[in-house]
Amino acid sequence: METRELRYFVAVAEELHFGRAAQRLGIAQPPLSRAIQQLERRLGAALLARGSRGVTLTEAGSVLLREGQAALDAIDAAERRTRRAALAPTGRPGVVLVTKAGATGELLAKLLDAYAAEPGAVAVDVMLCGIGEQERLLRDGRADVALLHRPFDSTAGFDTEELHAEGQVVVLPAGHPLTGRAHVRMSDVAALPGLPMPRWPNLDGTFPDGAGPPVHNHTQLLQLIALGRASAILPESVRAEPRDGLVTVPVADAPTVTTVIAWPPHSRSRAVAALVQAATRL
Amino acid sequence: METRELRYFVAVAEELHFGRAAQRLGIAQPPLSRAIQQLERRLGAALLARGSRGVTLTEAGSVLLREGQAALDAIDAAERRTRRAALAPTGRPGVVLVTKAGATGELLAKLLDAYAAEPGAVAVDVMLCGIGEQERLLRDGRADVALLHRPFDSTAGFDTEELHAEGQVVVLPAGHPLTGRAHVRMSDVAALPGLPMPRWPNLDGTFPDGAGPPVHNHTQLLQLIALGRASAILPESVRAEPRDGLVTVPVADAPTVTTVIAWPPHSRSRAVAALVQAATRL
DNA sequence: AGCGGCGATACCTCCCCGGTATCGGACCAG
DNA sequence: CTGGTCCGATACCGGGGAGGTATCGCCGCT
Repeated sequence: METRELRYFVAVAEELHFGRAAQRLGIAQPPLSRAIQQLERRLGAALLARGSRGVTLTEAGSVLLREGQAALDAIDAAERRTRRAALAPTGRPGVVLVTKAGATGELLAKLLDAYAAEPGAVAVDVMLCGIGEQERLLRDGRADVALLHRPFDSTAGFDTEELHAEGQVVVLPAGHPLTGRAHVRMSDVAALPGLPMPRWPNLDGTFPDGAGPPVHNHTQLLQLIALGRASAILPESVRAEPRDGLVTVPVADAPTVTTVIAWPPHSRSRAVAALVQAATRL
Repeated sequence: METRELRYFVAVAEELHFGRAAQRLGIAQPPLSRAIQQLERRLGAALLARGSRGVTLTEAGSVLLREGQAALDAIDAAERRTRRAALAPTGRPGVVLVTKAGATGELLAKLLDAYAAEPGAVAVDVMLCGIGEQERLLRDGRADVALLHRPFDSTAGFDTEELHAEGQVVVLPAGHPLTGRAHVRMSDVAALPGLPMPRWPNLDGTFPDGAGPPVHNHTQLLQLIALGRASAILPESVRAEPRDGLVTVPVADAPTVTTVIAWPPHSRSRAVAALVQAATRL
């Protein structure tokens, strides 16, 4: 199976429409139709059911969509990492580390310092990205190693090492009645009147339904809370950056947030290994 | 990057010889040389250093070899799993479960029974394979789920669920001086005079250096021990099949062997999920 | 110098990929 | 029922690229 065929199939399977898929791929529709037919013939499997009401996936088609996306990510990763390895002038390519913007400030700084102090350390590019993007970046080779936060991020398919565990706190506007309590429970803060939990965007940029205000990043969120328009449950490390107008109260029974360092399991990069080792020694 | 180019490169990188690689690929040497050059041009990276003393990998080449092998496995997996999904007459494809021959008899039987009793259970093909092959079968799609034994098998890159933990015993010929001891330590059995540990074949069929007799499977090993030619440290479940001429003694400080069920992290197969659930309920 | 091993180059052929034009069936409006 | 529209399939053509054979160029060895 050729990469080209796989890309074509995935495009059609995602669009469920030959014309739009062809447009997205930058080719005409007839060669796309032919390529898919040929793929189906070679696999001996019907992948798409062409009905009068458009195209649907068969059982085999769903399997190929899922597995094919993973395979295409692996190929992209191979290409990207090779390119990066090649353009390193020293012969020792740098490492791309990705983490959520604003989430891991202090830990990240300590990690970078500790690693930089090691003999043979190479350049570390730090990439900050939105929520849920890290896994994709690690999978398709745009990053080599990531700081993830369980249970929010899925670590499926990566090797990981735990770095730090912390409880969660509820962040409230100053003066809220719950202020001053030593701790609260999830049930106390699940639905505070007038202070809904914010909604974060999905990966495709849309927002889930709900009452809370849509937010894109930490700063927006904290500002909304200070204005008395929202509340949020966040890892207790938010206390490291105190802010006027905000109060935090520990939530006793909120799930523990674990910061882990994650990397692709087949990675044999010396730099990634050294970075992980430095991280575990923190 | 096309699958064909990647396969060509991996062949050359493994053989470190254009002529042999071409032979293995079933093509002539010149088109292979050209394909590799073209790949290097497109990636903008020197992958191979052509010296007068043959071919060696550059830094970028090693990266592409490793990442490329993973990507090719992912593509093979996509193809195999799609084929299997298609040829299922019911529209509900069967599952291929792989485990080491002879290692997990009773647990496997219970698992298959428990799963078969569930509503909506599909056919489970059981594949038995040699040591260390399971990971590859799971990775390239010839199997969908595996029973692995930590710490012998690596579970890197798979989702896992622990099923069973057990200690290890040393297996000795009947009448050996250590027989009758309630337990022994690793240092007691590390090098028993006249009873060397056996050597298992590597993945390529060669044997590591050492004193012990080469063995290919459990039966051979137990027979050699009964003959007084070897000893071995094995999970305590070997006691489930008692055998004349053999005695087992627990090894107090041997690493615990954990049986886990493992599957590819992106699997969304209902059947695999149900199988895992049945396994955790055992 | 001669030879052998090995990768690169030159040149040819044919297949396959992509393009345009067109067809054929399903659904819809009237 | 008929014309129109939407959409995937088919027909046909041209060019690029994949693979083959023959040969070269370089290096190391005897």
